[in-house]
Amino acid sequence: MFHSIEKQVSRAFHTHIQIRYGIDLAVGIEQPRQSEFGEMAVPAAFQLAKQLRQAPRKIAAELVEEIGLIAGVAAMEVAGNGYINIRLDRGAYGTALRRSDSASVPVPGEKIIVEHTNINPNKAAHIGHLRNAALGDTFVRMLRACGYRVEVQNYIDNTGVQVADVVAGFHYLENKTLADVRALLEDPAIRFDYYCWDLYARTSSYYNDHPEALAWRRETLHAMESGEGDVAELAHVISDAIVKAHLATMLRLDVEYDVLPRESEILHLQFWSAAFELLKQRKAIYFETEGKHAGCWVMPGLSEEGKVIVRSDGTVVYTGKDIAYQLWKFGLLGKDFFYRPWYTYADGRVLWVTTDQPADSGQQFGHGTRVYNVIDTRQSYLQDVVEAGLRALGYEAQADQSIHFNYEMVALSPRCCADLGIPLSEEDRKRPYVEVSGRKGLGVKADDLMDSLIAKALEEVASRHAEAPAGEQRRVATQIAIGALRYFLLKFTRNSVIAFDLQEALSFEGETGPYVQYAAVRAQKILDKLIERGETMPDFAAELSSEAMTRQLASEEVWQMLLAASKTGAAVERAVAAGEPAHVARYAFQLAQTFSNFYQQHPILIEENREKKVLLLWMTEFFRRQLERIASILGIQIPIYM
RNA sequence: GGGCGCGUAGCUCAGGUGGAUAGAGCAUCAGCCUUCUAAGCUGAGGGUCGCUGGUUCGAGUCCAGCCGCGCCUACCA
Repeated sequence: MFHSIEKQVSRAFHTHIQIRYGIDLAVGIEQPRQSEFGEMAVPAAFQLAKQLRQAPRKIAAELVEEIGLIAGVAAMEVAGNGYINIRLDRGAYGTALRRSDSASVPVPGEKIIVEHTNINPNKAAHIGHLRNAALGDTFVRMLRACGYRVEVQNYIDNTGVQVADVVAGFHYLENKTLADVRALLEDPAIRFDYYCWDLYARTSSYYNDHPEALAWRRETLHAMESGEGDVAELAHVISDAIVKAHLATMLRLDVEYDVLPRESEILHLQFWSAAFELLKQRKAIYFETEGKHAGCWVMPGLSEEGKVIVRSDGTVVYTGKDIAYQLWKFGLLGKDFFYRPWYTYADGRVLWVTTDQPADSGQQFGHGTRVYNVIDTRQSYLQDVVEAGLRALGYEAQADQSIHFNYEMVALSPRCCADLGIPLSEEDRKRPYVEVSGRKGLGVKADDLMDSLIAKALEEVASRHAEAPAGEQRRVATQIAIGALRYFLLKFTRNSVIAFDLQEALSFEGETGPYVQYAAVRAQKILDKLIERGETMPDFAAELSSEAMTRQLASEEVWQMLLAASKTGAAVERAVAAGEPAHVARYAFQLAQTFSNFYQQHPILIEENREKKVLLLWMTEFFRRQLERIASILGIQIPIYM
């Protein structure tokens, strides 16, 4: 709502300035610092001052005089030394809000692919992975809220070194057979992903002490690549089981996917050979005959020596496979996967996985017009290589639409390490944070963290609602815990390193998910109480005429609250443009703050002035809707009570 | 050495394309539960926006140079 008026005002100024002065000016709309200045401020006069060689104030006066009235605007005035402040027609604004369902405008023709999560399927997920998934999933929700068609891919690297190391751990270190591992999977007393977490750390440490054991890795990788024999089968059994565990972990956070493209199919369906042919044909890579890269296929440009894409032994590096995958996402590879169903979500939506067995699934994935890869910032160089690859192949447009949605790592605060009993060196204790390491088994497992959060929330819920059924308490506690976790992971901007602190993450006060949920719960409670008291919801259309709106919204304080609540759409659109889920989180918090304030200052049910009561009830309902909407974009549910 | 990022209140962080008096949470202190849930609300204190220079009507924001910190810079992924 607010956004569309902003656009109208901007357009009106732009058109007038073009006609009057012949200048094509991008007219920005600002939010005045102080609300007394109105709802919008236009600094256009400052920008024109230089070109016109006139005082900003004089130009501003001219503009105000000549533009005249804009729909929805009550007044424009010159302020300071050249600002144009705009006041909205409050009655008209309120009435428009009451009528509109603020439906988003669908953006047709564009299909956006978002790839996120991408956890190596060799051990349980940790908090770093949760940041990736929370960012990716929230961005998907933001895009969908703006009307975009989005496909969510979770890439499974089931043939990589990390899986090989766990396979080697079972095979060589523990002397376990395929049957042994299958039995382990059946054992209800064992959490397989946790077991692998420890085994991976043990195997890595064994490599450290016995470098000759690295031969295990080579042999395992070789066996996996051939796709034949027990070791290859073992790798599949392990990675499939871990993928299942990861999906279950992510489902706790309400994170869902459309398709799981797997590296094994990229291999078996010869995606790389197709990409390799393309790269050679178009001379995007060359065969090096001398120097330290002799015998390799190299992509020039990025670093001084170029980047090796194919090793001298003929095997392709990870980046090469990534180029093939990126080409496929844009529908440029000329090859496709086959698909089979992997899982059905509660709402009936099917999650597909790639397969190399020809099957007519009727599914079509990929063919995006824009691709977001949610990958941590340490892999920027690799992502640059992928983009450079597209460019070298002549796919400039697709390279421009390949977006590395990067984010900083999640590390552990020294205090958190102490809480978890992780020993630290003298040096580490002085650092602001300590990096997590899967190899060392250092980190916080995602499910453990969620369990602690739920337990803590449950204590709180039980003490407040002792009479409620246990199952219900647990559901509410879970919603609160997940809300807290998602908000915590989203409130930092992407390029900020999160120094994870257990005590801070477990907090339910202040700028947190539960604060947002609490506001929505209170709003709902007012509406429930109204019915309990035997009253009925007023017919807002009948009781809130435009005149009534104007009268009631004359109250500066009430008006400001309504205004703040009406900016949800604008906030989400801005956040999408900035690629920053943290902006949505911040807006949600501010919205909740505004409502808490409103709640405190206006006892609604006992309000005696009927017109005012109706307005307050309508606003409560509006706030509730907006809070629920913004929370759902953050992937946060609203409990029935708190 | 090169590339990317960061440096804002005691701590953790926000600060649309440069704009009006630099914000929030936590922590600290002082208030508010016989009134729709106190996971809440009100108020107070707390700042040389790393340093220096430049661009201009105007710089936390843009440019340059320093200082400090982090990540990347593999024929690992």
